[in-house]
Amino acid sequence: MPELPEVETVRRGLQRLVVGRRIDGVEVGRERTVRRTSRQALIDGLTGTSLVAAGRRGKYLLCPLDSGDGLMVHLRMTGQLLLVESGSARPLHTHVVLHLGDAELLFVDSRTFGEMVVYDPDHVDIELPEVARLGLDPLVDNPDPDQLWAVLRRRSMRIKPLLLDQHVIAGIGNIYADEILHAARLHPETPASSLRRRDAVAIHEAMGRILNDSIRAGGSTLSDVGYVDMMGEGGSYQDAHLVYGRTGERCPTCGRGFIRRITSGGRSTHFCPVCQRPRT
DNA sequence: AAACAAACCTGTGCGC
DNA sequence: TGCGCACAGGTTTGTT
Repeated sequence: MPELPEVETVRRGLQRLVVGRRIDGVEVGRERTVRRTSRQALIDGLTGTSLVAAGRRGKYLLCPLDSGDGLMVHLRMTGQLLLVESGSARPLHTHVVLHLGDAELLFVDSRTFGEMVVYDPDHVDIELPEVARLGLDPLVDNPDPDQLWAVLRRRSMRIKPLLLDQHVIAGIGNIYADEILHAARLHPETPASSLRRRDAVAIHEAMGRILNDSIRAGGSTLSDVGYVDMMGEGGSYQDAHLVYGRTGERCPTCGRGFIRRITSGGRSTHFCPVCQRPRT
């Protein structure tokens, strides 16, 4: 569910509402949420500390603690961080509770793919190997069009699965990959090795604009489960989606094609067959 | 290297 | 109303 704009919205919530507040108690319900280490490791690592800052790389929240350790949170498909008043009713699937004086930070996650871990920042490459190998973050690293072109063109994969590869670009998920490729007028199965410089420029422009617009809108909240920010509020960027979830609708860009849905790299993929015509 | 399937879980929406 | 099935925003692992 949450991709870069949604994770960034949560990061801003942590920065504004949780950084600097002492964690005076930790409860871990579901052990699976802390499977990388253990229930006791999370409790011992967080109790008595506070977040010094709230960082993000790709879809990973990385928060330095005043103990010198760091807290990593990944929401995966259905994870949510919610700030509530102490003593509030716990939503179904609340797996971790951080007590912050008169408030509580809840980690709620129905599918339990998400995780939390306290790590040693000096050993990220061992404790969080996938974070150490993350690719360029469109906002944190702010790559220029030529850097982007360089990392994309040296692969022969199709562009859609490549955009989803977190080791290449970090933070793009299934919704924004489709929206970015539509804005750049590229068919999702275009081989990356065939990209021209002007394609990279188009992807670069679309990526920056779409991700920033979405952050401004508080992210995308789809009708079903629904991503929400720390205060439980949904975003509104789904209203600006041009292709994702619009199968069969007339293309709002060219007005001639009808949005098609295919499977690419095992993921549902939406595009306009007219303005994203495959190249030969 | 790249494509594909399956796995991890739970919930929802749809056709019948 | 109920049942079964397809499908879901992420990522890893194993197999061709």
